[in-house]
Amino acid sequence: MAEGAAEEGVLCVKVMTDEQMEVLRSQISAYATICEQLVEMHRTMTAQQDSFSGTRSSHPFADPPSGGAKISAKQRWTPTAVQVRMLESMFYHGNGTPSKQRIKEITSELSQHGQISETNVYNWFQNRRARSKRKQAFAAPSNTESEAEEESPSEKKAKKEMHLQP
Amino acid sequence: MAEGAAEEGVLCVKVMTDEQMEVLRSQISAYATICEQLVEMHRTMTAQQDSFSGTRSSHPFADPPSGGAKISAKQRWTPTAVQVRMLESMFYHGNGTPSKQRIKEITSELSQHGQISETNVYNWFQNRRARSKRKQAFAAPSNTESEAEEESPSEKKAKKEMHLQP
DNA sequence: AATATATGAATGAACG
DNA sequence: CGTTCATTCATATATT
Repeated sequence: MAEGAAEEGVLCVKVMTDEQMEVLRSQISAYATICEQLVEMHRTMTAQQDSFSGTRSSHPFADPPSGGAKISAKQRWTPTAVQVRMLESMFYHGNGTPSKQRIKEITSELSQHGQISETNVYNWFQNRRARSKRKQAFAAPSNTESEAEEESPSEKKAKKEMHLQP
Repeated sequence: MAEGAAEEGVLCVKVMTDEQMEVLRSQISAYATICEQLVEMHRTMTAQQDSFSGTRSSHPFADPPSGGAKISAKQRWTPTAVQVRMLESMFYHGNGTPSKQRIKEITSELSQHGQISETNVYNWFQNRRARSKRKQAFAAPSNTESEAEEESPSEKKAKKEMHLQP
């Protein structure tokens, strides 16, 4: 059994300057934008032929067949990439908990990009908030509390891996 | 992008843990990979003459071993044998759900034997419990004398009904 | 190498 | 709201 992380003490903390941080952030943001544009382009080009129901990492985007009598075993709502991005954005600027009315609006808007219900939106925000907080608790138990920010303005999580077939 | 870098005075450095570094790296790596795949896919689709016979499994720009920054790194924590042993022991002790404080303690203790984070510990317990329950559910529907070596410190509720929502 | 299994991690939904 | 459960995904490891 070869175990990794045999180097203890050698690599511990890494220090980054604000500038370096900004560079990294910019890179991520740039990639995110590029990805989204590419996806949009792809969707436009493949208009109706690519009828593929994406599930999770296999195919993060692609609008689900609306009204389709899909009796698949998909028991759990899975947001599309676009939906996630919109939700993240709203969360970031969002003033705390979305009101009931706000949830309706969001749901309505996100319906344009896939099946979604108000409950889904509500749960999503609840989870997002809770996990954000928990992460904070884990990540920064002993830091200077001068940092009030919790999330990066740009994408937080990148859905990794994507399998495609031309 | 624009974030309030309040004081540009003496300390403009931010310290990141290895974990945070890894998250950033993963994000960039993931986006880079997605971009590559999207570009590749687009190229394949737009190129009308698809007279290629080679497998496209390997991308020409996967990652240069040298010179180019190998962004990928260890992506998954793997506990050492000692850590597993200790975790198992703690799990058996009936602490069904370690509190946040407890998790910190455990993490602190286990760091003596290898790299570990609080998130790792939290996930480990979550997974351990879920797995135990799953095993038992299948193994002992009508058998009271379960010989399972792993147990649930406290008997939990038997079964739950899942709700589907449209 | 290819496949199978084990398991760390992510997350939608439910519970108190 | 905070915590927990259940399911799924991705990868490390084992097996052939």
